[in-house]
Amino acid sequence: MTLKQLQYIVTVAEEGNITNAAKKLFIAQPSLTTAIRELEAEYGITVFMRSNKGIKLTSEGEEFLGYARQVLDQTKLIEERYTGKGTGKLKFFVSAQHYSFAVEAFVELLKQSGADKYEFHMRETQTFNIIDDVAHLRSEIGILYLNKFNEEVIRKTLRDNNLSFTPLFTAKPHVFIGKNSPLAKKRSLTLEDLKPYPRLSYEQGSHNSFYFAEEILSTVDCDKELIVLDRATLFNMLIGLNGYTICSGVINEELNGPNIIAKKLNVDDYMEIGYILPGSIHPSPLTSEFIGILERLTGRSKQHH
Amino acid sequence: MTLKQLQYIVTVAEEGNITNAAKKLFIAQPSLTTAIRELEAEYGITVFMRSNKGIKLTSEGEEFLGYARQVLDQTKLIEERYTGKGTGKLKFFVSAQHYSFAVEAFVELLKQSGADKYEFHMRETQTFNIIDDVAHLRSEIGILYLNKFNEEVIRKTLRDNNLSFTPLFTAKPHVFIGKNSPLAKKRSLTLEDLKPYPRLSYEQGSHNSFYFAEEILSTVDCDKELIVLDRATLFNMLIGLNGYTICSGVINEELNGPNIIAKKLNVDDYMEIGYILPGSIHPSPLTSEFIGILERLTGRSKQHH
DNA sequence: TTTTGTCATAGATAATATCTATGGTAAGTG
DNA sequence: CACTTACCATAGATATTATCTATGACAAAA
Repeated sequence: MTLKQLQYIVTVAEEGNITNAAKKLFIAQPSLTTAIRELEAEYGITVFMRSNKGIKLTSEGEEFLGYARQVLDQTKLIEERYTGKGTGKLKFFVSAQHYSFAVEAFVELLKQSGADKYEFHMRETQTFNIIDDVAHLRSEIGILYLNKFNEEVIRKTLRDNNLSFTPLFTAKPHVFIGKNSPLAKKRSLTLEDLKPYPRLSYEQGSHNSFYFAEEILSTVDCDKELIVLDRATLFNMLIGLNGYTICSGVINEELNGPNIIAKKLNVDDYMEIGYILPGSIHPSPLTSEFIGILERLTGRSKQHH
Repeated sequence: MTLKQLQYIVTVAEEGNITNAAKKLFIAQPSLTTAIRELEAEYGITVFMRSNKGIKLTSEGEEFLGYARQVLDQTKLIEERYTGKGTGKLKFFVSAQHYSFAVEAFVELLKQSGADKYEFHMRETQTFNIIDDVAHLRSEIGILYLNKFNEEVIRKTLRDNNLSFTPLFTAKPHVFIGKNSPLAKKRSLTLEDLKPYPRLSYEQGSHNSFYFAEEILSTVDCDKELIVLDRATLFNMLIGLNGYTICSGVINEELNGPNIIAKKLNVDDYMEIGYILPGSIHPSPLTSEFIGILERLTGRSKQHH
């Protein structure tokens, strides 16, 4: 098995035709034919049914393609990482839960980098994908929280995937509400206070939907549930529907606007927010810079409480 | 970049020495030297510091190795899948939450296969790893549940990873308790009934610890928490400590023994238990057989309720 | 029947991987 | 201080592999 063979097979499958695939790969058709035959012989499988009308993927071939694509996806990462440099395109990938401070840090990093050609990814996604992205090196860093409930589970998963966790700060749970919500008058809130209002959470399983909210707010406590994908939508609903959402309370006015406010929630819990890195890999300069910004921003945020 | 180069680099890093690595790889030392130099030249990186004393991994090299290992891990899957056949060793991998019916099906599949050389893996693990295993083809099938809370999140994750979900059956939540527990006298239980007793859950984030228990039993409801890794331990504690655990109620006497009993839990929730498969891959004969057994077993279990 | 479009095969050729032999260098050894 | 040993690097020869061109076989369309 060689990478070329895998690439050839995938291209042929995409084109559905050896002749065209050969053109696309800039090789002669017989070369492609033999390359594929050799791979098939090596594993004793038949990936394609050939006829003078063209080729057709077998079910065996379909399965093999699944494996082949997995390998090629990983090689693409190497190519992008080490030849992306060559094109002068600066690349950076973060996977994080929905924290405004993370977005802020991301934006600041981008400004600081001063690059004119770049490709930056801010992946606000669920815990599962954050860990998966960092474990498989699709992101160089991930941001998530631990609390007393998810800690054991998450730490074990991180160990299994050879990832390190570094705490940034500890936050007490806060409730985000609209400025004009009836709850805005109170100084701090209890779960009981929240009961009549709709609870907002991210479908993608951010902090509150994956662990946090489910811990603190049981089904018994919450009759009205709204699940969204987008932070802007979430904020709209906070305001328009007098909803609430439970977060770390790390709020930033410039980013969230003046219509959203945070209130302390009176429950016995905490969130330890930090970042995860692949254990075996030294952080890139850009990643180190990003960590620096995170530390600075969250150090500042801490003073808000 | 070729797979050979990646393999060479990894072997050299393991040996810490080009000469020995060459012996291990059954090639001459200069071949190895040039192979590595060419890869380094291709990406403009220095993986090893050379000296007449030996070699030393650079930090750049350490990073590269992370990527290289990811690729090779994937290729190993292909080798194992398609040359394992050659050794006549039958292989099968399941990732599942802690369900006795899944273990039962696994055991029956093994018996039915009648193979004298085999390698079967029953991975009872957390939701994260189940999805990850199947998505990256480390397992051919996964077993997990959906309920109204995790459904959106899980379905999105499955979509993202091109996995299909097929329901097996729907179960109402049950409580597992020891035969001699004070709760054993009641016909059915409420959350209130459970309050004084220790709640048991799996650390590895099976159904109850990842989604289920956290939904149904909030922190408010549970003062005593025991988290374990092993089903046998969990059952011991159910009996010894009058603990309880919330499950699908799919219990099997032969497997769990006569000391554990299931009671209906009076809450408005359900669990839809099913299996996940990679979208692009046709199930192997063994997988199809396993699905058949699952369907038969869970069809039978359903009649218990 | 002819043309066209498909994949397969054969033999030549170019590219490349690997080999053997040798060189350079530094550390250990009598 | 020579001498040996244990490294990795380089050069040139050789074996292997990849790819090419040319051609064949086959079936569907014109």
